[in-house]
Formats: sequence, structure tokens, C-alpha cells
Amino acid sequence: MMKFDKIEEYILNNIKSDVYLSEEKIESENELAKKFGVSRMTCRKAIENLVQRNYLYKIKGKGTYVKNNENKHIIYLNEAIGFSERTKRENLSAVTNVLQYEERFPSDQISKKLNINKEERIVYLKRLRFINEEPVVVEITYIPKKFVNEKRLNEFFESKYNYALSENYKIKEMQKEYMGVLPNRDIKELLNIKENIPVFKLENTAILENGEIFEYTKAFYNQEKYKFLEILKKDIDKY
Amino acid sequence: MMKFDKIEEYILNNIKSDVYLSEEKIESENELAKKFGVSRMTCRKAIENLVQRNYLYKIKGKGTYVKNNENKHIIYLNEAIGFSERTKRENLSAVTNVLQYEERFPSDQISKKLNINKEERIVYLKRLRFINEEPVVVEITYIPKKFVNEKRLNEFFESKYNYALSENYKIKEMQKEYMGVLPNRDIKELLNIKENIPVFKLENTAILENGEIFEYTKAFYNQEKYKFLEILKKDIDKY
DNA sequence: CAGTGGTCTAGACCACCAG
DNA sequence: TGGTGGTCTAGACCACTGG
Repeated sequence: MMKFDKIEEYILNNIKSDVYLSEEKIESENELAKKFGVSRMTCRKAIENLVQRNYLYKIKGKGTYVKNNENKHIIYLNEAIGFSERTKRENLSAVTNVLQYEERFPSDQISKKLNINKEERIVYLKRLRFINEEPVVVEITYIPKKFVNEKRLNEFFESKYNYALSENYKIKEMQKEYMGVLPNRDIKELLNIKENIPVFKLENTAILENGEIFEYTKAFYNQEKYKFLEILKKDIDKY
Repeated sequence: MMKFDKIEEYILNNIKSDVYLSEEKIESENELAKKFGVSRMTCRKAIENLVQRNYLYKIKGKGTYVKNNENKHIIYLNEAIGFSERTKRENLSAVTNVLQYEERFPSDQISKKLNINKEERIVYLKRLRFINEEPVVVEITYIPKKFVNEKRLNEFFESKYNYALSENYKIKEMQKEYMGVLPNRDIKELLNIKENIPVFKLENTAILENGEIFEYTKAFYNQEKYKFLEILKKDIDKY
């Protein structure tokens, strides 16, 4: 067992047995180093591991604190009608910020995902969505240009699915891929994540009734203050 | 911009511009240190960050390699009929290993999740599931004892949902919570994960037609060789 | 101002792997 | 055996927070 393992175990035990209380400051790195007779770098490794596992967080110049993971708001993912609708019922204020919107030709990867050839133009859309003034999700959408009515861009920006409905594009199938990933610097900055902690990533492919792919979206969810649920109401034998 | 940022950028550029090929060995930590005029620990930090973001992997005594994330097998999560069914159609061999099975009284947290009082007995079930001899998911299930027919434990172990069906427990609703997390040592060892990389975590609550909660399950999915998809076939306005 | 965490150094010893 | 990554050390300087 390594030295940093012992320090991790010590801190974890203190959290689980309420020696440290939620949101309380723990010993400084120097104090831990002295207490365990190790170097400061070894303490830092132990602390960093627990930060990444959501037990602790650090504030530069102040100290290391026990994280409180209770009382997270719930966001429901299963309403394709859009972010705004999801949040209204929770009495949360939702704001969508369009960071980037441009026409492009698709990369190899994207033309494959959208099942179109590389000469067909697409639209690249990058949005940052806030709930109660906090950044919650970065959504990066690739959509064939032919599906975008430029006279109704604002509606499209706010909710792709309301827009799709009103333009009479019928989506017959959604393919979702779920992942846990560590975000790159861009996503970290947008979501205002200071530490090196995982986010929940969802890749969405929407398929129309005629088999064409309406959109491909990558979404990065900030797990700091929200949790992400889906409710499936079905007879079990229809799954 | 920190020194380790520059080394990260250098490595990332080499990957993206195919200077490093997939599965190829990159410079050793000592070589990078010399090339950038920094200490070895600084190189290690840059490499560790890219390992955590799935660009690299390390083998002790050998070196650091570029990871290939193509060609992952697909596992479908939306068939509650069970792991075995999901994998058959992909021509993958599925094995379930029961690591632990015991009666318990629920903790505060679990009695809340199952909506039962703390005097009601539950069953704790910990399973490790393999596909093609590789560990893919750890499932930890909490289920009220009253729902477990001890004469049919083997069927129950293999597929809770086939079992539920055959015992006439009708599930009306599934509540799923999605997360990205860094696994603790136990999960890492079971899934044979060497590096400090995120897994995909799914928490499942199954609700019966009479409102009782049939089970609460935490599942940790190894993203190394598989990806996890769900297909929703619906009219968009029924979401 | 003293204390905190963030970065970085130039070493050290170890276990592991290959030839 | 020489090279690799894994752990650890005993320093250093910095930027930031609070009193």
C-alpha cells in the first residue's frame, strides 16, 4: 500500500465518520505532510485523487474542503421538447447562449455521423445553456444545412425539436450514447469547472421517418450542481 | 500557460496530425523532459492528463502509447430483458459472476431509495458481468427481500427482469440517473482498469404498478472496449 | 503579513520489461 | 543489463486569500 493510499484512506474515513463535516475545511497540505511524515507532493496526490472522486474541493489561497453532494437539482433528459420545457416545471430559469453558428463542410467523422457526402453543407452550432445563472451544459450540434430555415433561426437556436416539429420534420428514432469523460480546457472553462473532474457526455443522433439523419449532437453536462435523469414509462416486455 | 500545458499541446498535436500513429509508442518521460528542458515530474503531469482524457495509456516498464478508441463494441442499454439478451444479437459471449449475495437491513440512504422502513429486510447483490471474457460492468443491486423467491435464485441472478416478469411483478416505470465518475479501487480492480480514467455510472430505480420500488441498482460501465447506447423509438411529441 | 494551494525542480529508489 | 514508468523527497517560487 502506497503512502498516498494511506492518506486517502485517512481522509475518506474522516468524511464517512463525520470527523470532517460537509463544507468544512480539512488540514492543509503542510499539516498533513507533517502528520504523516511525508512530503507535500505525496499529500497533494492523495487530495487530488479525492477531488477527482468528488469528495473534496480546493480553493487557492484558502484550503481544501469537504464537498456536499446532496441537494442537487434534477434535470430530466427525456423530454426532447427542449431544455426550456424541462426546466419550467422545476421553477428554474433557463437561458441559452449561442456561442458559435456557422456553415461548414463536414469533416470525415461528421459526414459519417450524418450519413451525407462531404460536399453537402452543414451547420455547426455551439450553445451554452444556463440554469439559474449557472452554466450546465455545452451542446455542439451538427445538422445538414437543408434542414435549417434561416428565417426562423431564433426558434431553431432555442429548441431544435420544437423547430423540427413546426417545420414538419418527424423524428422516428433517437440514438443516444452515454459516457463519462474528463473535459478539455474549452469545456471546463465554459462550464466554469476549476478541478479536473469528470462530466457526463451524451451523444445524440436523431433520425427522421425517411431515414435521413436530422442532427448529431454532443452534450457535456456539468455534474457539480445538477443530476441528470430519464424516466421510462413502459410495459417491461416492450423494452 | 503552464509548462505542462505546452507538453500536452505538443502531444495532442502529434496525435491529431498523425505524427504519432495509433497504438504507437511516444517519447519516454525522460526524453520529453530533455526536449522541453523541464523536470520529469512536469512531463508526467502532462501525460497523466492525456491518459485521463483517453488519448494515451501507459505500460510500466515499457512506455507510453497512443490509444485507439475506434472499433469499440456496442452495448444497448434499453433492453431491460437483460444483459444476456443484449449481447446474443451481437454474437458476444456473456457471463455473469455473482460476487456477493446477502440479506441485510437497509442503510438510511437505501431505505430512502427503496421507500421502505429500516426494519424491512433487503437483499444485497453484487455482480460482475463479462463479455468475451472481459469485465464490462459491476452491478450493485438493492432489492426488498419480499420480492426474492429463494427457490429461483439462479434465474434471479442471471436476469432480474426475466425473473420479475415470470413472478408477475409488473414494472411500470424506470428511473435512470446518468453520471461520469472516477471509480474507487474496488471498481477499478473488478473492471481491470489500471489508469485513473472515468467510467460511466448508471443508477436505476424500477417502480411496480402498485407504486412499490422493485429494485435500486448502481452500475459501473467500463468504457475501455465498449460503448453504451440507447435507442428511443417514439413520436417526438410523445417524449 | 503569514498561510494556502499551484507549479516546478533535480534528484532518488523501486518494479517491471526487453534483449 | 539498461530503459521504462511509479513513487517519493526536500526543497523552491508564485498567486491568491484573509486578517
